[in-house]
Amino acid sequence: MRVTSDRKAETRGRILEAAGALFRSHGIDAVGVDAIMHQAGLTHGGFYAYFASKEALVAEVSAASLARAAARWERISQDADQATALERIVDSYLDPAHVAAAERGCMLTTLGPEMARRPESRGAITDSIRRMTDALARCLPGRRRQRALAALSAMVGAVVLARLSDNPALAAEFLGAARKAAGLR
Amino acid sequence: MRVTSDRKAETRGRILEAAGALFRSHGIDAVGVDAIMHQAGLTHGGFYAYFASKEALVAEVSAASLARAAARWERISQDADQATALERIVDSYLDPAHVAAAERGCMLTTLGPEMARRPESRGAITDSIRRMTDALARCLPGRRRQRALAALSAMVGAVVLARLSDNPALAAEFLGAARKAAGLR
DNA sequence: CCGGTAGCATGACGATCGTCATATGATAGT
DNA sequence: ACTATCATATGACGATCGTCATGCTACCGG
Repeated sequence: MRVTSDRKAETRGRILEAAGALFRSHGIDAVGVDAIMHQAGLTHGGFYAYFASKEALVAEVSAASLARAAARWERISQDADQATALERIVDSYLDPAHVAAAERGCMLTTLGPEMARRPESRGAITDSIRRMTDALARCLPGRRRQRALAALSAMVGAVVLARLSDNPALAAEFLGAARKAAGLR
Repeated sequence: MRVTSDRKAETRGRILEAAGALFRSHGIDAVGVDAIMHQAGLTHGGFYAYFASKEALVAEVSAASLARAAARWERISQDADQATALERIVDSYLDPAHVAAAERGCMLTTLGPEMARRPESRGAITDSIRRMTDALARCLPGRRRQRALAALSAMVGAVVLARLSDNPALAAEFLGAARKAAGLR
């Protein structure tokens, strides 16, 4: 039973990963259960052996993805000194590669408004947002908390606006301006 | 023919308005053509006398709504002096009432990521974003353009994060931090 | 080697989607 | 007053959605 249980947990992880990528690429409502299962290498019917509903999957995917991002920022903010930690977090977020690879990008920028409309998910999401702002604050001088909230806002907004911009130069300008606003020169 | 043509244009406007509110409330893919027509006081079949497809409606709704927002910012930035114009634009955007009334809110915050996935809409959207940043820049001192890009990023991000926050106090903190980042004290 | 169970596949259900062909009804010009 | 036309309604189409009942297959414990 040990082996089979591991197998099931691994398959479950594949479904979560597939759903995360597809949701970020096309939006939550644009992706059906069959597309998710197919991307995970399975067929659609078995889905309900793993999740009670599509909504339950959505809640778990968003919570897990944001918790992972929060953990990464916490780790960076504790391992490195303030200046380099800030640089690593902000620069990887405001990287044109992040803008281009939405399917692996931060869910705040790919699914933020969609998640805001789903009340069941918002508790866990708020928790991760708190952890991210706290990690950012640890990297900042002065009025840390206010600066951290402003920095996260600018980072999320800049990535959204960069993805909306038809013109690559304008997109790069948003990223650069947010970088400066987050405390980097 | 004059009167009937006016009537048709007015009905068309009602459809656009209904679609705008429903898209912002529930997301583009979550709203069907029949829900839009019903909200406009009509039945679903007549839709295709006004728009070639749902996608065409989406493109027109997003372009029109953002163009109207851009025009409002331009008007404010020209009518008032720098300081009060900035205050009027930023404070109305970072108002808790804006966060609460998503169905009438700025589409950058309600549909930003969803519009970014629809290539047909992005040209007109980029144009409105340019007009908004230019209007903001007119209200700012110093390195105007960079400050305007950072301010718009922070404003969009703060409203998204405030809508995601389960806790009203945290939501208010995001709005306040972005207000400060936009140059208000 | 055998039986049972866990993991997944097959196939079907009602509902809803975007789209369109066609019918109805009111209005406007003659 | 008649009729042509335009704005909207009705109803249907194939496709796809989320969900579930059921069937197959392969591995595990004995």
